[in-house]
Amino acid sequence: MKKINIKELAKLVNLSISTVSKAIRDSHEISEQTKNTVLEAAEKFGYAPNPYASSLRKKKSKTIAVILPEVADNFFSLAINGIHSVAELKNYHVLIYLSHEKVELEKNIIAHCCSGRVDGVLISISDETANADHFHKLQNENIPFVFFDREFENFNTTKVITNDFECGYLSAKHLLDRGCSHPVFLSISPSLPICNKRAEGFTAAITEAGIDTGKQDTIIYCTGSQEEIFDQIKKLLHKKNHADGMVASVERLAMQIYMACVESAIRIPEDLKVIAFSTLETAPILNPSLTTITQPAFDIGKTATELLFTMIEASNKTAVKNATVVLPSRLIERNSTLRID
Amino acid sequence: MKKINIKELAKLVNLSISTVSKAIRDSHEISEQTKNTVLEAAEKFGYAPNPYASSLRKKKSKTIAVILPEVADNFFSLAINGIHSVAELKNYHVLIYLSHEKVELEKNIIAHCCSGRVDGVLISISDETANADHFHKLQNENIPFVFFDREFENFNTTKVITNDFECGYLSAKHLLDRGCSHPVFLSISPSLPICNKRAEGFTAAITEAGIDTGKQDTIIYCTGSQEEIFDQIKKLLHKKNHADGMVASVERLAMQIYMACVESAIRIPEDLKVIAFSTLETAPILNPSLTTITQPAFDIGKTATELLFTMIEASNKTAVKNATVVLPSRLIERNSTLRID
DNA sequence: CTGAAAGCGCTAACAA
DNA sequence: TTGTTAGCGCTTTCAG
Repeated sequence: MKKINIKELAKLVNLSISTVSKAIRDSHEISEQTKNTVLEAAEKFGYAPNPYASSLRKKKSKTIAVILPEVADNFFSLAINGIHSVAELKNYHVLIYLSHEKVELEKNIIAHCCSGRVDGVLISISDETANADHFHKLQNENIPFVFFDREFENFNTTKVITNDFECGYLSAKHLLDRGCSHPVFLSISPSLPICNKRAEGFTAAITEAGIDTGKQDTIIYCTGSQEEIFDQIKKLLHKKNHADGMVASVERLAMQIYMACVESAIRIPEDLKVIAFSTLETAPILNPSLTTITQPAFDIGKTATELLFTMIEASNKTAVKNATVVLPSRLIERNSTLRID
Repeated sequence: MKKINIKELAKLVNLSISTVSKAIRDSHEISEQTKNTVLEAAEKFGYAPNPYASSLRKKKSKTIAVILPEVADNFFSLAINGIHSVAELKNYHVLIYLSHEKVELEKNIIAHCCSGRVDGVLISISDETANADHFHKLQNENIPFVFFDREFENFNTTKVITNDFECGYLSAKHLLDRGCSHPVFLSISPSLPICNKRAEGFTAAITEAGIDTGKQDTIIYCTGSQEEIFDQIKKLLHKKNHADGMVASVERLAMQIYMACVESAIRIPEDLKVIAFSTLETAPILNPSLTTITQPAFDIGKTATELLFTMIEASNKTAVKNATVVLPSRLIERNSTLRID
């Protein structure tokens, strides 16, 4: 079946091109009867409007872009579901881009988004991202966008985040409360605002508890490949007087901590208590079950997309800008932070 | 910065539209000097070709579609990474669609793909998909597509799958070998070929071992929501003479089995041995660590995409069709199937 | 090496 | 209610 276009379909039903066009899009200008004729013929001959011709003409792509640092993290899988849940409702298409935590790629992707390919973009920034030039470009092109989860701080736009400082604070409090005297915070980047806020909250609680954060390293940066991180954590665990509590600022650190503990014969929670920022479904069935600070990943994706659409649909784009929505995470206590008396 | 088009750029550099067009695309017809002039001006004025105008003209979208049943399963996250790894190389864009395991949605999505929106599609079918009409439509439109992981059987096209029968066989053998006398296979759909092949392999091994598969249920279909599946498994475990070995045909069943065992105070591997088709990274740190049959998810995505591109790039699309690539999975033994003596 | 012009398939004024 | 027509922004013959 050869692809048929509107012109040919018009000829087949003996109507003008514009009548067919309107009929296809169920315009009120067209009589029910002609609509039926057209729709039937369309069905019969397998006609479907060419989306790109239509996009070109209408200057609307019915497509949004989602830029993610990675997709292995369970958080982003859940967020994608949230995003799709509203995109489907709006009959929008979703382009997924991966920055692989590299600014250069991120810039590249955003350049693509500036060319009119998409009506809006959802972005969670890479951990390298240190300046906002490319975000300004998006803004200049008047393309609506919203940060979700990982925002670029001090940038005036819509964002959907979680209560990171508070959760950082809570994580430290929780560890202290369960008997830790030397808790540390494992970050993945000194420039990633989301990690920094969590770290700041952590430090605040530690300081409040009278622990001298100057004397000992409390914020530790784990960078590189999974293997390098694994080695780094193992080294930490082999130090004399090593930490007795760890906060994993992102999911993948938690797994490395568990692995490193197995290999170093360190018992959780007896020798080390662990708490992780994570949406891992398997947290309850880990050995031991993992205490998590669980972000509302699906809802973050969903809310961000809803906001994006209000911006896309608004005649005055700036009117709805600069909303910051904070969806709270929950601390779910499990055995990895069990108090040992 | 207002969006500038090729016409305006041409005016700005005092060249014709066609010259600019060729310069932008680095045509050999254009002198180095003019190219520089044009490229500089493009950079300066922030010109980027409108992708949809270009698609319309060239009848190429530089976009592929990926249709997934869901994205929560870790397998598909990894596969997406594999897909992106080659799409990025080719400078292609990736549209992700979710069928949510519903044929109706799947058909809908494929209808979209037929309209010329994409140059090719990768698809892993929903567990409801029972006929191939919509795939024929794709074929008629001459849109290259390849099945990955979950194929539609007896459909003549390119597919990248894993050795499901063999692994099903292996899973049963392994359980029997570790001392199970009543192993069962948990499927999610009686119509999903991938599950059926695994189940067939399982049954083959069981029969071979002289266990009468007629007497007791060995293939059990778990359908519905996570909660419903959880309840169903719990019921299974409460039966008199319940199974002493379970194969989870997909990842999410494994989690429900673990949860159900916790709630029912059934010990793994003492009372029940568990093996799962899964790419779960946390398998080694579960309680107990989970024996898995691990699919090469990234490579399946990667290979499927590579094949798709050979089809897209081939002048004679049919020439490269009908390749079936089988990438083997590995059984990784862990404590959930530990032999108890 | 550069330019003029036709047209990809569709939508939206405007006319009838 | 239907039809005519002028583009959307780009690529690509074909002429110069």
